[in-house]
Amino acid sequence: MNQRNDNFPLERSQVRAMLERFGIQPTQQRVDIAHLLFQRPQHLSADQVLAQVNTAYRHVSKATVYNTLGLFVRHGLINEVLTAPDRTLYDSNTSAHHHVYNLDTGELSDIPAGRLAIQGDLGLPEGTEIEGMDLVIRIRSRHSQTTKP
Amino acid sequence: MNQRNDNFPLERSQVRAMLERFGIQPTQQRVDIAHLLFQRPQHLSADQVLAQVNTAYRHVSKATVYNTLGLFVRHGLINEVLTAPDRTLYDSNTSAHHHVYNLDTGELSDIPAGRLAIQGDLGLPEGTEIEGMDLVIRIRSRHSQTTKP
DNA sequence: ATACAACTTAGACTCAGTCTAGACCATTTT
DNA sequence: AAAATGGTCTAGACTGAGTCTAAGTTGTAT
Repeated sequence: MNQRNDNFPLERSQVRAMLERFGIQPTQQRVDIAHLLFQRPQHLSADQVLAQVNTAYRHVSKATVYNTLGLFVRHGLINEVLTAPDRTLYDSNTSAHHHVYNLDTGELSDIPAGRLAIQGDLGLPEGTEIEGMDLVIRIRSRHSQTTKP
Repeated sequence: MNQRNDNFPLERSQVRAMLERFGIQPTQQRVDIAHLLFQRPQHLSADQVLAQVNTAYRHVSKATVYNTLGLFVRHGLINEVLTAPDRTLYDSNTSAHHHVYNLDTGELSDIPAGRLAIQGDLGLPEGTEIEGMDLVIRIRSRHSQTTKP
């Protein structure tokens, strides 16, 4: 795994360097989006990225936001977290970690990988390799029950 | 956790009993859908359930399929597995297990929970409880690289 | 029987995400 | 300098999984 980032927030020059280190051409729009993402470790939806980048930076189209987020994910710059159907989040936390998703509030928080140990034999098929390993723990406030009492 | 099922395939009478055990009114359509799901441990999309139930049983509407699958999930009868955005699968395997998702083929396979050990302190917020814990390992065939070589 | 609640349905609707065709921009070639 | 090249960006049309609505049906209790 390529080295990513461990000091938030990142300045534009650092963002540009990081993109280049990952083999991504640092265009205006890509730097804007990455600069937004790496202000702090955070989880944002594509929609939120679109809205925030268009508030704080120059206008970027919807297509570019989706393309750029997909590009960052494929190059390993950020992670895609699937919490619920139609709630894909993009995670700028670059350290190994897992997730806790609160079904009631929609809030997603992190668990450092060091706090959990996953051990065992995966027995992966021949000729395949691990691309990612996502542990999402779904929690719910005790009083709000959807199942019968 | 309520007891579910451990002998596939289930007959209609057993399906009906199971629904009642979970506090779900066993209507015609719900029994049809559950009977389809519990033929064997399998992963099906809502679309596949809709198509298969309408082939092998009497016609059921799209809305009912979605409503029923959601109902089964909320009552803990089946599990929802999020593999990729727009690829939500419903899993009739009722034993504790994890998943391996092949990004190239779209195939989803199981890992018995016994093969992996997850240990550690979750440090959950006060007043919350675990609803589910989903570990999805995403794999990819070694030759097909999406990132730059 | 009548009433009431729960369930189902067809079809309209929503909205996250994709696609397209053209515009833009930087670099190289002539 | 002009033209060609290749990668990127954009507006807006489009797709399709999933939801909603309003009306009809079924089951159950009184």
